[in-house]
This record gives sequence, C-alpha cells and structure tokens, in this order.
Amino acid sequence: MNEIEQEQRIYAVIASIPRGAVVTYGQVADLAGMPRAARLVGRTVSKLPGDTRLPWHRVINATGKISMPRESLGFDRQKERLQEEDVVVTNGRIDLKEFRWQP
DNA sequence: ATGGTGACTTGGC
DNA sequence: TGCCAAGCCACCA
Repeated sequence: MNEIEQEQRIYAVIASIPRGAVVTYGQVADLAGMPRAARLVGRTVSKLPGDTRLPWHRVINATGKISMPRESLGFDRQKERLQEEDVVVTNGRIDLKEFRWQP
C-alpha cells in the first residue's frame, strides 16, 4: 500500500474512536493493519492540519501519557479536549485501564 | 550512503 | 513510577 492509503487507514481508525475513550499510537497502527508502525501514526498525527475534524486528541502513548511536552500549547489543547469529554487527565496521564477503547 | 530525529513500544532493572 | 537500551518506521541534512 502507498503513503496516501496508509494515511487514509489511520484517519479512518482515529475517526472511529468513540467520544470519551482513548487509544494508543500502537493500537491505531494495529487497527489500521500496520503492526509496529506506531511511529508512523505519531508522525501522521503531528502533520494533521490545525482545522482537522479528526479526534486526534484521543490518541496517547502506551504509557498512558500525552505525547507532547507539558509546557507546549498542543499539550494543553489535547488535555482540554479530553477533559471536555470527561476523560480524567492527571499530570498529563490517563488511566488506560479505565479509558482505553477496546473495539 | 549515513547518521540523527521524532506526538512510539517493549523489556529490564 | 522512572530511566535506559533496542527495535522500529519514515524523513531529512
């Protein structure tokens, strides 16, 4: 599959994440049929246009943390969006046991 | 070609 | 929990 096709798959997976739930980059990769491509997912997400409708904020890393510097603008943006949909974020961390989405 | 760099993950201590 | 080393994928200087 080509680049665009990979992006489309990743977008589709992210778009399917229900409100109030989160998934890890690796999980997105798996669901998109691209195991071990977590980094690709991270890179793809980082290049999303600022006005995208995709719920990219529901994607976090395997340790349950927001993958961005705590002081960054993006960090705050993601945190706000998550809390807005009742996802508990403490110290940039989310409890995967409770909020991880399992299709 | 070659080494460095991420919005990553896993295993070990 | 936290830090590290390796493995991993795509990109770029």
